[in-house]
Amino acid sequence: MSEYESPEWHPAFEEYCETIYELGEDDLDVIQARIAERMDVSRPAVSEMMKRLEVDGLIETGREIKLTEKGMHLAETVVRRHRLAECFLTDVLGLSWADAHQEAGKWEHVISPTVEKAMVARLNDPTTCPHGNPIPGSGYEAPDLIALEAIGVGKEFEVQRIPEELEFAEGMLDFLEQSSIIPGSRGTVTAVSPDGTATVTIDGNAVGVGGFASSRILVTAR
Amino acid sequence: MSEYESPEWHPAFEEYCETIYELGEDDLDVIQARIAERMDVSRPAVSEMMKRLEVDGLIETGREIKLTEKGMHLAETVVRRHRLAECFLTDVLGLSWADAHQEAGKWEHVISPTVEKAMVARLNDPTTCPHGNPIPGSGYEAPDLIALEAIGVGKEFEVQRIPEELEFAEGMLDFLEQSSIIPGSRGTVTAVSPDGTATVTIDGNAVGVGGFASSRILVTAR
DNA sequence: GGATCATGTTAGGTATACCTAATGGTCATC
DNA sequence: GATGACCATTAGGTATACCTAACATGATCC
Repeated sequence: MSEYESPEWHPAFEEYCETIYELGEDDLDVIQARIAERMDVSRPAVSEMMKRLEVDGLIETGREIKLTEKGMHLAETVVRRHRLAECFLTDVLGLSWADAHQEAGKWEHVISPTVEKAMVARLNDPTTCPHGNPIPGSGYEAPDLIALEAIGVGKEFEVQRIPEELEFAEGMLDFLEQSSIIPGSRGTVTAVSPDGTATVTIDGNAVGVGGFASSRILVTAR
Repeated sequence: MSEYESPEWHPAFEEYCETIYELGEDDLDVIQARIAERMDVSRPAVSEMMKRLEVDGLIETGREIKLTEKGMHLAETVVRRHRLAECFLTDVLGLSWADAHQEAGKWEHVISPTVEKAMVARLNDPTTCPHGNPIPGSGYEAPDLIALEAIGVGKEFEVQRIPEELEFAEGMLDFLEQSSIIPGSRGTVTAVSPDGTATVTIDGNAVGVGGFASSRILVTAR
């Protein structure tokens, strides 16, 4: 978290490094095809961009794409600002989860070190975003987490983290927020179907969570 | 202040309309040369851009450049967001005047209607930015203002407004803030030299304000 | 009335960040 | 060992928003 950020990387570079970082977080293959999918650009665009990122010393290419120290620093900065912005937008300005995520995608590129510091102070040094994803540089150590899918029928759990991958599924954040499947909520798994769909009871309401989500939502057993 | 902003104008269009609006506010000729100076771009760049703005129905060109209704709406939206952001950054995040101005130049392009509304509520419907410039759409009616230069030796005054033009002078905002020449401050003019330099006493301190600034800072007599 | 200045425009060029269509590679699998 | 799936790259092209150099125009001044 050095103070002086001399070459201010343009938004495109920031977006690519952020995506590479988050694909790693989500345990997906960090390859061009995955980047193209998540950023919704063509593969040639990614191919070209990877060359430029490598020339600028932000990544190393090989079987997988790896952030260099420089690239990691940029990625962490952007991800930190994104998640700080999410906290700020929900806590200080009262935005919904889904709105906050969308706005933060723009804010992450305009938050200066000065503003970042002021936000951290104002928010009392938060360690995770509202969806439970760690804020890089906050010193947060995640506890051992397991997928909701794997917790077992009849077990009680506490929601801990909605990984970034789910934030890209249309309408997912709204659904989860409205179903109270948010970090800190406690519930019980009442059924798990063969395709991974889990039925959970939270706040007295039963909700079905599809396999895609239930294999990714991270919880702790209670 | 319509709700739905369908074609989201890119930052460049927003910047140009904002500049045209503010040149008008500052009573300067709204011509390409002035725009080029204030935006620090070449005149051909402005010439080309004026064509595109006209094609898109944002301006009308003639002896002077005029914003169409559509262009005025865009300009007011951007200026409003800029000044709201300045309020927000100083009041909620504690930034300095000068820092707030600079950051707001980036924020103005990423503030959505939702966030704008939340900021207005949070700030209690402000009518001017920290430098005293009216926030478009807030319904603020400025009182009769005169230039500091013209107030007359020995007269008491209250600072009302630091026009946008002065915010472009390097170091000016820092100087004014440190000298307590900020809206709401009261002082006395102790001397005015032939070149317009005014010596004013505020908070017991005497400060010289050059002609460029003293002819632009707006005050009310007391 | 010619020089000068301010202003706007043309012409030609650049960097960024995309696109589609087509081509090359690698791998698993039958 | 051919087929297809998946992945990356090349080639060629576009829009945006700039740039410099050179030129055209109109007003002002002596």
